[in-house]
Amino acid sequence: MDLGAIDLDHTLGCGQVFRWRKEGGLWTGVVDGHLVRLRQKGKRIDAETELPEGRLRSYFRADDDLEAILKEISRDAYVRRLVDRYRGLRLIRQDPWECSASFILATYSNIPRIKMMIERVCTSFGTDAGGGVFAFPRPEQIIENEPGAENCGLGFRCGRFVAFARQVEAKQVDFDDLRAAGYQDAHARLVELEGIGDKVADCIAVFSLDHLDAFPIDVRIKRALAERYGASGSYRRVSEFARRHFGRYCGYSQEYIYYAEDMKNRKPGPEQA
DNA sequence: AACCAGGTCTCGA
DNA sequence: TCGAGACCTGGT
Repeated sequence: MDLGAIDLDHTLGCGQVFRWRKEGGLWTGVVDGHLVRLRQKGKRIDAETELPEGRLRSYFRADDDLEAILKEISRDAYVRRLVDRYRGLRLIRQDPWECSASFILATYSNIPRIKMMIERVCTSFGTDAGGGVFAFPRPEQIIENEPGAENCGLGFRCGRFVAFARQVEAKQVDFDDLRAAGYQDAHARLVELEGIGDKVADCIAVFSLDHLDAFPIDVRIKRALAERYGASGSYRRVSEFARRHFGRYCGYSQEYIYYAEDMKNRKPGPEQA
């Protein structure tokens, strides 16, 4: 299958998604409830899944003109180097609900624990997708068995997580509207919700709502921008610098920078991905 | 044994 | 609008 220029290891391993696993060259994940197995074959991808091909292409943003986007964000030597090093890293178009709920859980924690919390949520509430993997639960699956959330080790995020599930289930959150809206508008409406602040709102915007001009700023990105560009201050201030400096696809630049910063802290292992 | 982690919330200036 | 503190819990 042709998903456009793509490097599966960079795309699925850069940190934008939490649930994909790689074993012996085979990537396994769940998209829209369907088990998906992928293998990189040079420029092409071997896919084994029931997921419609259209959605798989949409998931990997196969229609993005990656070269044009990378050219657009390559506005300084630093990003040019990262684009060159991690070429083939594509943003992913995640399911908005799963993306939102996941990043609500990802606040003030670390990657290993975030993955653990999400896996517990999936096995506690989700549907078996086969292959020993559970799908991320739908909101109603969480509401139906709400007390079960207490056993997922979510800590202070538990209330936020359940409350958000309830709001989505009650259709108090309309992801289609948020997608159709402009970035600023979508961001403003997202931060109104419990558990969603500036950073999580930007993650939702760029990873699931097509707002490629959103630029999530976590501690590492903040540090990197301060060191590389001397950009510091409030979230809003740094955020505006990023949009001004990297342009309308700054969301892509964020992911390359995040990945580079994350790689510094990774320990070498057999499945380096 | 502390310290820290893909932040958010609350409160005071 | 912005900065300071508190905060569940499991890694390191």
